[in-house]
Amino acid sequence: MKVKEMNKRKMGQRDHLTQVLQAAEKLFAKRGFYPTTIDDIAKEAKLAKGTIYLYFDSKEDLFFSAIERKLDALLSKIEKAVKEPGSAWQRINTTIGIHLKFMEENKDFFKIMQSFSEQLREKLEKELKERVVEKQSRYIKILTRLIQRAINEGEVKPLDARKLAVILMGIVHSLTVYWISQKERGSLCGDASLVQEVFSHGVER
Amino acid sequence: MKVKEMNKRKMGQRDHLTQVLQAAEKLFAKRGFYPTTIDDIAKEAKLAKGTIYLYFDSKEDLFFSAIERKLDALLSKIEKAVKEPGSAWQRINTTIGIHLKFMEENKDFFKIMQSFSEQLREKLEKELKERVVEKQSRYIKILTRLIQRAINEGEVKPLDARKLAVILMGIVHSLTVYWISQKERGSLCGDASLVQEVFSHGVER
DNA sequence: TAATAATGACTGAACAGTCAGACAATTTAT
DNA sequence: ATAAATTGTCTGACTGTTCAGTCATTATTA
Repeated sequence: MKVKEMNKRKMGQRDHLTQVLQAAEKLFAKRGFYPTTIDDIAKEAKLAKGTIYLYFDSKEDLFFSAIERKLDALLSKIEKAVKEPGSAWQRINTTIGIHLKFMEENKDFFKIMQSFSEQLREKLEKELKERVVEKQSRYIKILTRLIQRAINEGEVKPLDARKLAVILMGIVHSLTVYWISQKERGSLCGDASLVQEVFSHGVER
Repeated sequence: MKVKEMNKRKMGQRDHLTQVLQAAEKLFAKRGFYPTTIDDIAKEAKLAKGTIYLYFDSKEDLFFSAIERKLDALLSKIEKAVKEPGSAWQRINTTIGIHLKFMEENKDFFKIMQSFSEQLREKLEKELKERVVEKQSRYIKILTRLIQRAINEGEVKPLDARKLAVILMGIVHSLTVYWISQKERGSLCGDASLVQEVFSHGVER
């Protein structure tokens, strides 16, 4: 729908929706799912609690929607980059770079994702969880496919492509955690070359 | 104190303490901190709720105590192994092996540790958190020192030792998560050689 | 003025933590 | 050896609070 066609009402609604999602992202990132209350989010979004329930069915729904919004953004960046020409190996490196940059720009999102794995266990509604899990695994699949291709092209040793994808994600993830624990000192993107060096050639002399 | 010297009372107390800690470990691992209730834990431990409060000040105290108990066990294994003779590089590999074996044998503990990072944010009592954080960082420090020595001995490229330790932990961690997500199919210990291969020589042909 | 959007006081359920009393082990007195 | 007193342990009903979700009322705008 074009913006011009929208009347004030619909504009207002869209604003409120983003206000809520942004407030949710911020607070869920800071405190995690359970200690964050809907009242907190309403206050942060400068809306009444009831209004939030016009847009979301439940606290869970809001939580997963906030995650989904950002995960979509990351995925579309990655999927676009993967379509660009280049060797499988080059594209793997591009993906790492995009990932680190995204995390640097969206550390709140990253913190939520961490707390998401906590929520994965039980108790929360299945359908909502699966929406997010599906998207997470799409990411790992893209990476696995790239690595498999790199193996086929002889650029990478013939190891288990999926496990290599998991390892690569693990490296990127742990450096992000470290960067956040250091209060975001220095540049996370700057570590892209370290990741590439270690992942491709290892640490041994 | 020798067992013979203990009267029935003290024996009973010791049993109850372990019952509670084991029940806590199991349930916190399954559901995470917030959705697990003290009533659940009491039921699992076959004790009344009040009894738990004889041994622990609060739910948080119990949570952190359960973590600490296992973290101590892991740390002492690692610290003992590091004292053995051998090159820095050999000892790094030993550490990885011990770590993976421990995780395979204590997946509940691992799940709690994951949820611990979630609890790290805020709201929980500082003093309790710090007990655990201190022990976690002792582990990273051991690894960093080993890697630094390997660098000095010319076995490893002169990169940032701490970041390499973080990367190594990240690899081990991510493979553990993957193994658990695969419902513990296959052997996690078996991946030790993969970790060594990738970390020391990289994936490139 | 009719329709839609927003509000926030209210409700009911869940749950951490308490405490007065029950019970069992141990010690002391007879 | 036995009973009585003391000590230490356990119990679970109860309390106060927190909070997700509701809904009757009010505000906005087409």
